[in-house]
Amino acid sequence: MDETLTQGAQPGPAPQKGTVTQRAIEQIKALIAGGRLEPGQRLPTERDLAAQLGISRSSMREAIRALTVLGVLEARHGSGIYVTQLEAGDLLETFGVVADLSRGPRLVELLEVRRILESTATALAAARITPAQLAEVEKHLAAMNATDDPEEILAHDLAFHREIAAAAGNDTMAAILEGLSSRTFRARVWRGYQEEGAFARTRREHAAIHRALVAHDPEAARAAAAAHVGEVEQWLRAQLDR
Amino acid sequence: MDETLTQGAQPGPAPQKGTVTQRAIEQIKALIAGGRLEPGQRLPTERDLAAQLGISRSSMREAIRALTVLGVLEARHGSGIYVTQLEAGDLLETFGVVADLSRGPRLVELLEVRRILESTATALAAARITPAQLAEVEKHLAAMNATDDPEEILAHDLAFHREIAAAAGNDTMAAILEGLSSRTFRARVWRGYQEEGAFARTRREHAAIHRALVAHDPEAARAAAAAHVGEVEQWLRAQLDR
DNA sequence: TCAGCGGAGTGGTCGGACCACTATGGCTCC
DNA sequence: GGAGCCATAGTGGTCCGACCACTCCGCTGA
Repeated sequence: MDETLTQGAQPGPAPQKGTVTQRAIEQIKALIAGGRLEPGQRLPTERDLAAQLGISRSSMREAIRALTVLGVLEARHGSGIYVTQLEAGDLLETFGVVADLSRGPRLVELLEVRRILESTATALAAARITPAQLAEVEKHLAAMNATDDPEEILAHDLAFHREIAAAAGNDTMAAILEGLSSRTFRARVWRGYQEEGAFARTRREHAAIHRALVAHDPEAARAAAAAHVGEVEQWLRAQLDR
Repeated sequence: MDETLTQGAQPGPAPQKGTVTQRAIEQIKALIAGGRLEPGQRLPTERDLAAQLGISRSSMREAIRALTVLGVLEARHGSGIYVTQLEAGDLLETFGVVADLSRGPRLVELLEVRRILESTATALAAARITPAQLAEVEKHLAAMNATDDPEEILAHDLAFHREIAAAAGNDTMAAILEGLSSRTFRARVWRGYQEEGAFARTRREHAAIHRALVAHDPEAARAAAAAHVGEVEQWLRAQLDR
């Protein structure tokens, strides 16, 4: 593997725009976008990459670390650096950070986005869900209703909606919803919401969503999901007004 | 500013989970999520932070760089490191990376997500848009129809939809749509689409969206926007089938 | 034949040095 | 006395070299 990834680049002085690390990030991204680096492929070593781009290993490591947290690259200790599969889950994992660091009015906005996507995903799921997928949904629905432990309820609640999103058949949408429902995000909002005795209402809403799925009724599913998220949204709005 | 941010942390041996850099990232994120670091606030120097967490400056720099590309921190050369305002635009800038690195079927999924959000945003805009905002939209619409330069058309096309998204009143949604419409993403898809003489159709669709905005008719706006994005979506689907 | 064991190669961490830039304060000059 | 310049301390940016921890693979010996 002597092939240099940067062959053909202008040999003149570097463009001098931004930091060298930022430049390295852009160059690696360009290599992937341009198809010279395929998903799953192994990159040259940090030392070689740094030499090829004419920067120090330290700067190259910062670039690699940045692309790692973005879900573009994956570093395996002792083995090498690899391009991820670039699937929705890999790249949208950082979406959870947004949810975790948002507060106040932005939480309402996030819930509004979730309401829109979740209702559509649930409608799609109603049309496409298979018996096996439906059984999985029902498993979490039953488990949710069989316990009083808030932690367990939250876990099955998450899984309930995750299965539905998966049944919608759009991995990208499912990955975004996963981020919008990240554990810490929901734990923060759910805690206060459920403390006000919303368990019964939540169960009713989940049951309504389930009925719509069984009936393969997209419009009913859309309405039920929108109402479900909307309830939390309105509660949070009221909290912020105080 | 002698106050240490890490006071109160367990003094025992480090948790030993993951790399030290990853740990540093989580700790800084926790400081922000916990409210000990406010938006806009300045952090201690890299050297001090590294000393407080007991790691080297190199590792701390990687952590800071990672949080910088995520839009959580901002480093100003010669001045210091600051927490961003943590607004939707800051945190969702990375969404463009997803769009730029996605190919094949995932592009269709992204367009589907955009169709859902864009149609809702346009509907909201129809209900809420102000005369001033409407004038801005019309400016880009006129500019788009007054030129034949594809680059200029694309720029005003982006601005057209950006203004509408802004008028919807949900910054988070607007930021996501901005990522889904990032310049390189649209340039890749638009190029082929417009080459097939879709200019006339695009103009008709934009006109329909504009009419709905003027009439403050959310449902018409939703339908027009969904059809607009849907056209591209269907074209891309057909391309992939070949 | 294969289990065990090395060594080479790789990412992970560290410490130090120096450069580039910013901000602050005092100083000069008007 | 005030405005503008400028030296300087402090900060992030970059580079280097060393060593550690881990993985992988080929060699060795039973």
